[in-house]
Amino acid sequence: MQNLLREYKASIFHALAHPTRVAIVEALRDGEISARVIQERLGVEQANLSQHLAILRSRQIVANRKEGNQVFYSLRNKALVKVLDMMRRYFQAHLAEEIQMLGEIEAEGPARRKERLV
Amino acid sequence: MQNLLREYKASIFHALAHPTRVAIVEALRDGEISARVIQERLGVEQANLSQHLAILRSRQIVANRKEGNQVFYSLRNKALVKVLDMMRRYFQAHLAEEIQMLGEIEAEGPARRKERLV
DNA sequence: TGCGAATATTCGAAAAGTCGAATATTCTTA
DNA sequence: TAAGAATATTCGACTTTTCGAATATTCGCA
Repeated sequence: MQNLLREYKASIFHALAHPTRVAIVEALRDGEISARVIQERLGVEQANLSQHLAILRSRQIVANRKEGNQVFYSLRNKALVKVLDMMRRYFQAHLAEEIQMLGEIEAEGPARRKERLV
Repeated sequence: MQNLLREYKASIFHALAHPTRVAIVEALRDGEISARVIQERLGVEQANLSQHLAILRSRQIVANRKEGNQVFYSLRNKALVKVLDMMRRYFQAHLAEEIQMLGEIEAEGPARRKERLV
């Protein structure tokens, strides 16, 4: 049973383990938008976006609502947004570490640079 | 730069997108342990565990410390633990939903069962 | 020094993931 | 009903991941 849960967790992680799918989730953070808008915002092929959306759907990460000709997508659980926000901090910590290791710290200091970057 | 950040996030998710690696990170939750102990606890092949550890190492998720004959692994960044905690809440919410959908709720009620599982 | 334990790496085969092109489906509107 | 827009699915090529077997490395100790 522990294994089943781990497989479930891994499958969710797997669903998010692609830059395009991360971008989709981020695009949905402020509410539902249509597939068309997502596509324009991300600048990917229509078929490709649809494939990624299918993966997110199959993992129950997004919900979709048909309205006329278009399909609106939304996040099923907002906790994911917090996870992504948290990961940004995680990323920043790592960046800071790596910048330090590279000895690339100059007058400006690392804190402000980080803020500009991320 | 936005893309870089997304790729980074995806790469972290990717590193966790395997049941064995989820199990490894969970095993390290309470402090460092040796590769041998991880292997025994998970019951996987030695080579396979080493490969998964290499992936976690390459993503900077774990640190390793050599002591004599053995290698002790630990989580590198506590922020990741918070990320995982948040994900756990996500899993609980979803699991509850799915269990409900499966109609598997019996006398005990879902809340207590969830706690035991997750 | 040489053996055995703990861990890592390499290799090749099988499985899974990703992409764009082509095609299908579903809806709106003329 | 036909055309066109929005979205989904299928297909085949390509790349990546995963595994166990075999082998290498590193260390402690007799």
